[in-house]
Amino acid sequence: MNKYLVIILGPTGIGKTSMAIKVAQHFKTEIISSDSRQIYKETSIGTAVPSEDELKQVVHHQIATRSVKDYYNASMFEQEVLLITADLFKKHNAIIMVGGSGLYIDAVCKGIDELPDVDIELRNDLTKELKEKGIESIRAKLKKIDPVYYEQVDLKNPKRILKALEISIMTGKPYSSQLTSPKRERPFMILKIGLNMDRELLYSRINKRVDIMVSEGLEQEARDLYPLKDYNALNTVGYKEFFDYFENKHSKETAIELIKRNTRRYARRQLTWFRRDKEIIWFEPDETQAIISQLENNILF
RNA sequence: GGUGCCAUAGCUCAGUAGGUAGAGCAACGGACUGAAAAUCCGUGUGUCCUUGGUUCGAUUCCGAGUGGCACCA
Repeated sequence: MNKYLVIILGPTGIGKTSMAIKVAQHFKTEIISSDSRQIYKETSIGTAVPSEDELKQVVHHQIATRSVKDYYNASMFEQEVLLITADLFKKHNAIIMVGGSGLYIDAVCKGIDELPDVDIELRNDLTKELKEKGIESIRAKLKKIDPVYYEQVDLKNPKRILKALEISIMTGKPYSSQLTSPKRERPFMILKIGLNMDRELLYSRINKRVDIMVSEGLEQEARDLYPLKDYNALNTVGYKEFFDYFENKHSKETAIELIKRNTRRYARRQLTWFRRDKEIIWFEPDETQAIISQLENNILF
Protein backbone atom coordinates (compact mmCIF):
# COMPACT_ATOMS: atom_id res chain seq x y z
CA MET A 1 0.00 0.00 0.00
CA ASN A 2 1.49 3.33 -0.98
CA LYS A 3 -1.23 5.82 -0.17
CA TYR A 4 -0.73 8.14 2.79
CA LEU A 5 -2.99 10.42 4.74
CA VAL A 6 -0.73 12.92 6.49
CA ILE A 7 -2.50 14.52 9.43
CA ILE A 8 -1.21 17.81 10.76
CA LEU A 9 -2.70 18.52 14.15
CA GLY A 10 -2.11 20.59 17.27
CA PRO A 11 -3.71 23.27 19.42
CA THR A 12 -5.55 26.21 17.96
CA GLY A 13 -3.35 29.11 16.92
CA ILE A 14 -0.16 27.09 16.59
CA GLY A 15 0.20 27.62 12.84
CA LYS A 16 -1.29 24.46 11.37
CA THR A 17 -2.83 26.21 8.38
CA SER A 18 0.39 27.63 6.98
CA MET A 19 2.32 24.44 7.70
CA ALA A 20 -0.28 22.39 5.86
CA ILE A 21 -0.04 24.67 2.86
CA LYS A 22 3.74 24.43 2.75
CA VAL A 23 3.66 20.66 3.04
CA ALA A 24 0.87 20.31 0.49
CA GLN A 25 2.74 22.49 -1.97
CA HIS A 26 5.89 20.48 -1.49
CA PHE A 27 4.08 17.23 -2.22
CA LYS A 28 1.87 18.85 -4.87
CA THR A 29 -1.32 17.62 -3.25
CA GLU A 30 -4.55 18.83 -1.65
CA ILE A 31 -5.78 19.58 1.85
CA ILE A 32 -8.75 18.30 3.85
CA SER A 33 -9.75 20.31 6.90
CA SER A 34 -10.47 18.38 10.09
CA ASP A 35 -11.92 21.32 11.94
CA SER A 36 -15.43 20.97 13.28
CA ARG A 37 -16.15 24.68 12.94
CA GLN A 38 -14.42 25.72 9.75
CA ILE A 39 -16.89 23.48 8.00
CA TYR A 40 -19.56 26.17 8.43
CA LYS A 41 -19.70 28.84 5.80
CA GLU A 42 -20.96 31.63 8.07
CA THR A 43 -18.12 31.54 10.59
CA SER A 44 -15.03 32.50 8.70
CA ILE A 45 -13.47 35.19 10.89
CA GLY A 46 -14.13 33.56 14.25
CA THR A 47 -12.84 30.15 13.27
CA ALA A 48 -9.77 31.45 11.43
CA VAL A 49 -10.44 29.74 8.13
CA PRO A 50 -7.59 30.05 5.64
CA SER A 51 -7.58 33.35 3.76
CA GLU A 52 -8.75 33.71 0.15
CA ASP A 53 -5.12 33.84 -0.82
CA GLU A 54 -4.27 30.65 1.05
CA LEU A 55 -7.26 28.86 -0.41
CA LYS A 56 -5.99 29.75 -3.85
CA GLN A 57 -2.57 28.26 -3.20
CA VAL A 58 -3.85 24.76 -2.42
CA VAL A 59 -7.21 23.11 -2.99
CA HIS A 60 -9.03 22.72 0.35
CA HIS A 61 -11.84 20.34 1.20
CA GLN A 62 -14.33 20.39 4.07
CA ILE A 63 -14.23 24.15 4.48
CA ALA A 64 -17.41 26.25 4.34
CA THR A 65 -19.47 23.36 3.02
CA ARG A 66 -22.30 23.57 5.54
CA SER A 67 -24.57 26.09 7.16
CA VAL A 68 -24.63 26.56 10.91
CA LYS A 69 -28.28 25.59 10.61
CA ASP A 70 -27.37 22.11 9.37
CA TYR A 71 -27.11 19.22 11.76
CA TYR A 72 -23.63 17.78 11.56
CA ASN A 73 -21.53 15.27 13.46
CA ALA A 74 -18.32 13.27 13.55
CA SER A 75 -19.82 10.30 11.75
CA MET A 76 -20.93 12.40 8.83
CA PHE A 77 -17.46 13.86 8.73
CA GLU A 78 -15.94 10.39 8.64
CA GLN A 79 -18.14 9.31 5.74
CA GLU A 80 -17.47 12.44 3.74
CA VAL A 81 -13.73 12.32 4.24
CA LEU A 82 -13.56 8.69 3.18
CA LEU A 83 -15.27 9.61 -0.07
CA ILE A 84 -12.97 12.57 -0.62
CA THR A 85 -9.83 10.55 0.07
CA ALA A 86 -10.95 7.74 -2.23
CA ASP A 87 -11.25 10.28 -4.97
CA LEU A 88 -8.03 12.16 -4.25
CA PHE A 89 -5.92 9.03 -3.95
CA LYS A 90 -6.60 8.37 -7.62
CA LYS A 91 -4.36 11.33 -8.39
CA HIS A 92 -2.14 11.62 -5.31
CA ASN A 93 -0.08 9.30 -3.16
CA ALA A 94 -0.24 11.61 -0.17
CA ILE A 95 -3.04 13.84 1.05
CA ILE A 96 -2.82 16.35 3.86
CA MET A 97 -5.51 16.58 6.52
CA VAL A 98 -5.18 19.49 8.91
CA GLY A 99 -7.23 20.54 11.90
CA GLY A 100 -7.58 20.38 15.64
CA SER A 101 -10.82 18.48 16.23
CA GLY A 102 -9.63 15.33 17.94
CA LEU A 103 -12.88 13.44 17.72
CA TYR A 104 -13.20 14.12 14.00
CA ILE A 105 -9.62 13.02 13.38
CA ASP A 106 -10.18 9.81 15.32
CA ALA A 107 -13.37 9.14 13.40
CA VAL A 108 -11.40 9.24 10.16
CA CYS A 109 -8.49 7.19 11.50
CA LYS A 110 -10.31 4.54 13.48
CA GLY A 111 -13.95 4.80 12.58
CA ILE A 112 -16.84 4.92 14.99
CA ASP A 113 -19.75 2.61 15.63
CA GLU A 114 -22.77 2.49 13.37
CA LEU A 115 -25.47 4.34 15.22
CA PRO A 116 -28.55 6.09 13.95
CA ASP A 117 -28.45 9.86 13.54
CA VAL A 118 -30.14 11.61 16.34
CA ASP A 119 -33.88 12.23 16.34
CA ILE A 120 -34.06 15.95 17.02
CA GLU A 121 -37.48 15.73 18.60
CA LEU A 122 -36.34 13.09 21.03
CA ARG A 123 -33.29 15.16 21.88
CA ASN A 124 -35.47 18.18 22.53
CA ASP A 125 -37.78 16.17 24.76
CA LEU A 126 -34.91 14.79 26.82
CA THR A 127 -33.21 18.16 27.03
CA LYS A 128 -36.47 19.62 28.28
CA GLU A 129 -36.73 16.91 30.89
CA LEU A 130 -33.18 17.61 32.01
CA LYS A 131 -33.98 21.29 32.33
CA GLU A 132 -37.24 20.85 34.18
CA LYS A 133 -36.63 17.82 36.35
CA GLY A 134 -32.87 17.88 36.72
CA ILE A 135 -30.11 15.46 35.96
CA GLU A 136 -31.40 12.91 38.48
CA SER A 137 -34.40 12.30 36.28
CA ILE A 138 -32.47 11.37 33.16
CA ARG A 139 -29.97 9.42 35.25
CA ALA A 140 -32.78 7.25 36.60
CA LYS A 141 -33.98 6.65 33.06
CA LEU A 142 -30.54 5.58 31.95
CA LYS A 143 -30.13 3.26 34.92
CA LYS A 144 -33.28 1.46 33.86
CA ILE A 145 -32.62 1.25 30.15
CA ASP A 146 -28.84 0.70 30.17
CA PRO A 147 -27.50 -0.27 33.61
CA VAL A 148 -24.15 -1.29 32.15
CA TYR A 149 -23.45 2.14 30.73
CA TYR A 150 -24.84 3.74 33.87
CA GLU A 151 -22.00 2.12 35.80
CA GLN A 152 -19.26 3.49 33.57
CA VAL A 153 -20.55 6.86 32.42
CA ASP A 154 -19.66 10.19 34.01
CA LEU A 155 -22.96 10.72 35.81
CA LYS A 156 -22.33 14.44 36.16
CA ASN A 157 -22.03 14.99 32.44
CA PRO A 158 -25.51 15.54 31.01
CA LYS A 159 -24.41 15.22 27.39
CA ARG A 160 -23.06 11.73 27.93
CA ILE A 161 -26.26 10.62 29.62
CA LEU A 162 -28.43 12.20 26.96
CA LYS A 163 -26.46 10.56 24.15
CA ALA A 164 -26.84 7.11 25.67
CA LEU A 165 -30.52 7.66 26.32
CA GLU A 166 -31.21 8.87 22.80
CA ILE A 167 -29.58 5.87 21.19
CA SER A 168 -31.05 3.37 23.61
CA ILE A 169 -34.56 4.71 23.12
CA MET A 170 -34.27 5.03 19.35
CA THR A 171 -32.89 1.56 18.79
CA GLY A 172 -34.64 -0.24 21.62
CA LYS A 173 -31.25 -1.67 22.63
CA PRO A 174 -28.90 -0.48 25.35
CA TYR A 175 -26.36 2.04 24.08
CA SER A 176 -23.50 0.12 25.69
CA SER A 177 -24.33 -3.03 23.74
CA GLN A 178 -23.81 -1.12 20.50
CA LEU A 179 -20.33 0.12 21.32
CA THR A 180 -17.80 -2.24 19.83
CA SER A 181 -14.78 0.05 19.60
CA PRO A 182 -14.23 -0.60 15.94
CA LYS A 183 -10.75 -0.44 14.46
CA ARG A 184 -11.71 0.07 10.86
CA GLU A 185 -9.29 -0.91 8.18
CA ARG A 186 -8.46 2.02 5.96
CA PRO A 187 -7.17 1.68 2.41
CA PHE A 188 -4.32 4.07 3.23
CA MET A 189 -1.53 4.59 5.75
CA ILE A 190 -1.75 7.36 8.34
CA LEU A 191 1.05 9.64 9.50
CA LYS A 192 0.35 12.08 12.31
CA ILE A 193 2.43 15.24 12.65
CA GLY A 194 1.79 17.24 15.82
CA LEU A 195 2.71 20.89 16.22
CA ASN A 196 3.39 22.30 19.67
CA MET A 197 5.43 25.05 21.27
CA ASP A 198 6.19 26.68 24.59
CA ARG A 199 2.89 27.25 26.33
CA GLU A 200 3.44 30.93 27.11
CA LEU A 201 4.37 31.67 23.52
CA LEU A 202 1.31 29.82 22.30
CA TYR A 203 -0.88 31.85 24.63
CA SER A 204 0.51 35.14 23.47
CA ARG A 205 -0.06 34.04 19.88
CA ILE A 206 -3.64 33.18 20.76
CA ASN A 207 -4.22 36.51 22.49
CA LYS A 208 -2.83 38.35 19.50
CA ARG A 209 -4.90 36.33 17.07
CA VAL A 210 -8.09 37.21 18.92
CA ASP A 211 -7.22 40.91 18.65
CA ILE A 212 -6.70 40.42 14.93
CA MET A 213 -10.07 38.69 14.57
CA VAL A 214 -11.72 41.60 16.33
CA SER A 215 -10.01 44.08 14.02
CA GLU A 216 -11.15 42.02 11.05
CA GLY A 217 -14.77 42.37 12.11
CA LEU A 218 -15.58 39.48 14.42
CA GLU A 219 -18.16 41.58 16.25
CA GLN A 220 -20.14 42.19 13.06
CA GLU A 221 -19.88 38.55 12.06
CA ALA A 222 -21.29 37.58 15.46
CA ARG A 223 -23.99 40.23 15.21
CA ASP A 224 -25.11 38.85 11.85
CA LEU A 225 -25.32 35.39 13.37
CA TYR A 226 -27.04 36.46 16.58
CA PRO A 227 -30.51 35.40 15.36
CA LEU A 228 -29.13 31.89 14.94
CA LYS A 229 -27.44 31.78 18.32
CA ASP A 230 -29.28 28.72 19.53
CA TYR A 231 -27.82 26.46 16.88
CA ASN A 232 -25.16 24.20 18.29
CA ALA A 233 -22.65 25.28 15.69
CA LEU A 234 -22.64 28.71 17.31
CA ASN A 235 -21.96 27.36 20.77
CA THR A 236 -18.42 28.29 19.86
CA VAL A 237 -15.63 30.38 21.31
CA GLY A 238 -15.65 33.80 19.70
CA TYR A 239 -19.40 33.92 19.20
CA LYS A 240 -21.02 33.01 22.50
CA GLU A 241 -18.99 35.68 24.32
CA PHE A 242 -20.19 38.32 21.87
CA PHE A 243 -23.77 37.08 22.15
CA ASP A 244 -23.58 37.71 25.90
CA TYR A 245 -22.27 41.19 25.19
CA PHE A 246 -25.21 41.84 22.85
CA GLU A 247 -27.49 40.84 25.72
CA ASN A 248 -25.72 43.27 28.04
CA LYS A 249 -24.40 40.51 30.24
CA HIS A 250 -20.96 42.06 30.07
CA SER A 251 -18.93 44.72 28.27
CA LYS A 252 -17.28 44.37 24.91
CA GLU A 253 -13.88 44.43 26.58
CA THR A 254 -14.93 41.59 28.84
CA ALA A 255 -16.21 39.65 25.85
CA ILE A 256 -12.83 39.95 24.16
CA GLU A 257 -10.98 38.92 27.32
CA LEU A 258 -13.27 35.91 27.68
CA ILE A 259 -12.68 34.89 24.07
CA LYS A 260 -8.96 34.92 24.77
CA ARG A 261 -9.32 32.89 27.94
CA ASN A 262 -11.71 30.37 26.42
CA THR A 263 -9.47 29.93 23.40
CA ARG A 264 -6.53 29.26 25.72
CA ARG A 265 -8.55 26.67 27.58
CA TYR A 266 -9.64 25.09 24.35
CA ALA A 267 -6.01 24.80 23.27
CA ARG A 268 -5.22 23.09 26.56
CA ARG A 269 -8.03 20.57 26.11
CA GLN A 270 -6.81 19.83 22.61
CA LEU A 271 -3.36 19.09 23.98
CA THR A 272 -4.84 16.79 26.61
CA TRP A 273 -6.62 14.87 23.90
CA PHE A 274 -3.57 14.60 21.61
CA ARG A 275 -1.14 13.73 24.40
CA ARG A 276 -2.48 10.22 24.74
CA ASP A 277 -2.08 9.47 21.05
CA LYS A 278 1.33 7.83 20.82
CA GLU A 279 1.29 7.79 17.01
CA ILE A 280 1.86 11.52 16.83
CA ILE A 281 5.35 12.72 15.92
CA TRP A 282 5.81 16.16 17.45
CA PHE A 283 7.51 19.22 15.98
CA GLU A 284 7.79 22.95 16.58
CA PRO A 285 5.76 24.99 14.09
CA ASP A 286 8.88 26.42 12.46
CA GLU A 287 10.42 23.04 11.66
CA THR A 288 9.05 22.87 8.14
CA GLN A 289 12.13 21.24 6.70
CA ALA A 290 12.32 18.62 9.45
CA ILE A 291 8.68 17.74 8.89
CA ILE A 292 9.13 17.39 5.15
CA SER A 293 12.19 15.20 5.70
CA GLN A 294 10.29 13.08 8.18
CA LEU A 295 7.53 12.57 5.65
CA GLU A 296 9.91 11.84 2.78
CA ASN A 297 11.55 9.16 4.90
CA ASN A 298 8.20 7.60 5.70
CA ILE A 299 6.39 7.89 2.43
CA LEU A 300 7.36 5.52 -0.34
CA PHE A 301 6.75 7.19 -3.65
C1' G B 1 16.19 65.36 52.03
C1' G B 2 11.91 64.56 55.94
C1' U B 3 7.46 62.01 57.50
C1' G B 4 3.83 58.34 56.82
C1' C B 5 1.92 53.90 54.54
C1' C B 6 2.81 49.33 51.95
C1' A B 7 5.73 44.67 50.64
C1' U B 8 1.92 37.36 51.36
C1' A B 9 0.30 32.56 45.04
C1' G B 10 1.08 34.63 38.12
C1' C B 11 -2.52 39.15 39.40
C1' U B 12 -5.77 41.81 43.09
C1' C B 13 -5.85 41.16 48.04
C1' A B 14 -7.36 38.67 52.98
C1' G B 15 -5.14 36.46 57.31
C1' U B 16 -2.25 34.51 61.37
C1' A B 17 -4.07 38.18 69.21
C1' G B 18 3.64 34.30 67.57
C1' G B 19 2.63 27.44 66.22
C1' U B 20 5.26 28.02 58.22
C1' A B 21 -1.22 30.65 55.19
C1' G B 22 -6.30 31.44 52.06
C1' A B 23 -10.19 33.86 48.59
C1' G B 24 -11.46 35.68 43.65
C1' C B 25 -9.44 35.78 38.91
C1' A B 26 -5.60 33.58 36.07
C1' A B 27 -3.10 28.87 35.66
C1' C B 28 -2.34 23.48 35.72
C1' G B 29 -3.81 18.04 35.25
C1' G B 30 -7.48 14.61 33.48
C1' A B 31 -11.98 12.25 31.00
C1' C B 32 -14.35 12.14 26.40
C1' U B 33 -17.40 6.98 20.08
C1' G B 34 -22.54 11.08 16.05
C1' A B 35 -23.60 18.47 19.96
C1' A B 36 -16.54 17.87 20.42
C1' A B 37 -14.14 25.33 19.60
C1' A B 38 -19.07 21.01 22.98
C1' U B 39 -19.62 18.73 27.81
C1' C B 40 -17.73 17.08 32.45
C1' C B 41 -14.18 15.98 36.68
C1' G B 42 -9.98 17.18 39.62
C1' U B 43 -5.59 20.45 41.64
C1' G B 44 -2.94 25.81 45.63
C1' U B 45 1.15 26.07 42.31
C1' G B 46 4.13 30.18 48.15
C1' U B 47 12.09 31.65 50.46
C1' C B 48 4.71 35.31 53.46
C1' C B 49 10.97 41.31 50.23
C1' U B 50 16.21 40.74 52.58
C1' U B 51 18.80 40.71 57.04
C1' G B 52 19.83 41.03 62.34
C1' G B 53 17.22 40.70 67.25
C1' U B 54 13.53 38.90 70.99
C1' U B 55 11.42 33.84 71.52
C1' C B 56 11.21 26.82 72.48
C1' G B 57 9.19 28.77 67.84
C1' A B 58 8.79 34.88 63.68
C1' U B 59 5.27 35.55 57.66
C1' U B 60 3.25 37.84 62.24
C1' C B 61 6.68 41.67 67.35
C1' C B 62 11.32 45.15 67.30
C1' G B 63 15.70 47.32 64.49
C1' A B 64 18.26 48.00 59.88
C1' G B 65 18.38 47.56 54.60
C1' U B 66 16.01 47.44 49.73
C1' G B 67 11.88 48.53 46.57
C1' G B 68 7.07 51.01 45.73
C1' C B 69 3.29 54.76 46.81
C1' A B 70 1.59 59.32 49.17
C1' C B 71 2.35 63.88 51.46
C1' C B 72 5.80 67.77 53.16
C1' A B 73 10.11 70.45 51.85
